[in-house]
Amino acid sequence: MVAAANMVEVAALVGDTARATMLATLMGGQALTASELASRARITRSTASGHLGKLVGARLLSVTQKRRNRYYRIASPLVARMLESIKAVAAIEVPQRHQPRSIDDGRLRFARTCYDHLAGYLGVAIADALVANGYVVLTDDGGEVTASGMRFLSAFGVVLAPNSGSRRIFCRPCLDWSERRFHVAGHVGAEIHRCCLDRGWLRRDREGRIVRITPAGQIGLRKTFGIDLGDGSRCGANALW
Amino acid sequence: MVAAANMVEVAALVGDTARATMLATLMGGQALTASELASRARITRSTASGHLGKLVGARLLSVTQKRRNRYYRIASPLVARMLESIKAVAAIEVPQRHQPRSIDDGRLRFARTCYDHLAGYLGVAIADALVANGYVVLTDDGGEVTASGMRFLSAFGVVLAPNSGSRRIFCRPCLDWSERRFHVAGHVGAEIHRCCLDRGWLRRDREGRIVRITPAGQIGLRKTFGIDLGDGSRCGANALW
DNA sequence: TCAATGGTTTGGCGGCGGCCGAACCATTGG
DNA sequence: CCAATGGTTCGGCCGCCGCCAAACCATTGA
Repeated sequence: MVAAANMVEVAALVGDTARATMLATLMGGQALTASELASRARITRSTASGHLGKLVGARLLSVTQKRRNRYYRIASPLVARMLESIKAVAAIEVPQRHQPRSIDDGRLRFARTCYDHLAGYLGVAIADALVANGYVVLTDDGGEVTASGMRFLSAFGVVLAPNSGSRRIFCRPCLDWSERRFHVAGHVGAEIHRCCLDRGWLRRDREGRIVRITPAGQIGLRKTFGIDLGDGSRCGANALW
Repeated sequence: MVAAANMVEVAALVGDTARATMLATLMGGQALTASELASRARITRSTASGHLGKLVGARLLSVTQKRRNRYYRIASPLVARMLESIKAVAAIEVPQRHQPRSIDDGRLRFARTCYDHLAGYLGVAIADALVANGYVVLTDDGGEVTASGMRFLSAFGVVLAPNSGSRRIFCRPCLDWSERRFHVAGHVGAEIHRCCLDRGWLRRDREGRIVRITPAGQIGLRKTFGIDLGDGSRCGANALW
């Protein structure tokens, strides 16, 4: 009762299967309706309504009404980062233990969105390529874009430092729960994701976090980053499940 | 059931008042015995034992036996960062709502440890000073030590880049829950904390996260960082509670 | 105006899990 | 050897909270 006050509330909110499923789904970055979230969590709409009410009340989610529907989304990057970090811890805990591994799980491990940036095998591959070429430097505690990285990213279409002119740091490592290695988050991560979508390299699955790579994307990713995704043997996540 | 698996477990573990209190206490960075943690959480030893067993089982805590006692500590920096991020989210949620504000709460807001670095009014003040002097740059997504910052920190006694030679990024912003602004975490944050202790500028309260500033610290902090803590009016946190 | 759809509220059921006390085990010190 | 201390295990109690169905409200479209 001394220091931890409402921190308990927040964690307890996430510590329920139905609510966590909704939150994880919304980590795709898009807004979904209450009914959609209910079906994802496999609960009735009434139950979902209660959960969503709590999540909004605690400011973990925000709502926008549009015509008949209420669209829920992650309330802020801060919440997204909290969920990332919980997931990162959860992925260590007891390596082997009833891994579900559905069909979607394989796709999820291969390429997904993580709120506003790319994750999974693809996300890590891009990060690796950027590091290997000396465009960015990543460690446990932070990330940095090098001078040559600035040129490279600008050429790619990334809009650098949109808000504050002098601040040059916007590249953050994010521990990928499926690959157990870093991918690029922060402003740079979000921009790379955006550029890939703009170029038609990636396409989102209808709802959820899964991302598909288009034929143009196969070529573009190889030419730009030197990532060869066509070869199934290289992407263990895809081949295994 | 699709994406969120054991993430639920981890969050649920934190989402209990007794366990969260223990975790928050251990965020002081030191190891404590089961009995000590039980009394902090105001529960019996038997209850605490059950909780601690779960936390260790989930790898949130680790134990070391020393003579008669079992010492528990936060298992990894990853766990510490998770707790930080949960706390950061919790501090936003519903600004006004039964704030406890005990006597200790005031000291906690003034100066405390956050796993391995300094937080509270003091932590933010140090971060502000470093930024104002152009020694470090902090944004939402990352931090960087400038060239002049390297010289300054080295002179102060900070050991830079202890492990990997070429990696230069080890400075991370951490959102202070009490001040709602950034303080310095990561390797640099931990080193600054260490140096302050080594110089006798700070002294820890017996157990818990509270840090006291010694007379030498008052002087040193003013001379080195230009932080004037003697003036009560400047440190709202201290004066108020 | 009426039917259909999206969402919330209410009431009641059921189970998980936290809590304690008491007994038990292990280590230490006399 | 025994007493004291730190910690765990066990059994039982209690309450919180998640779940659903059904009723209700609101918006939209015909």
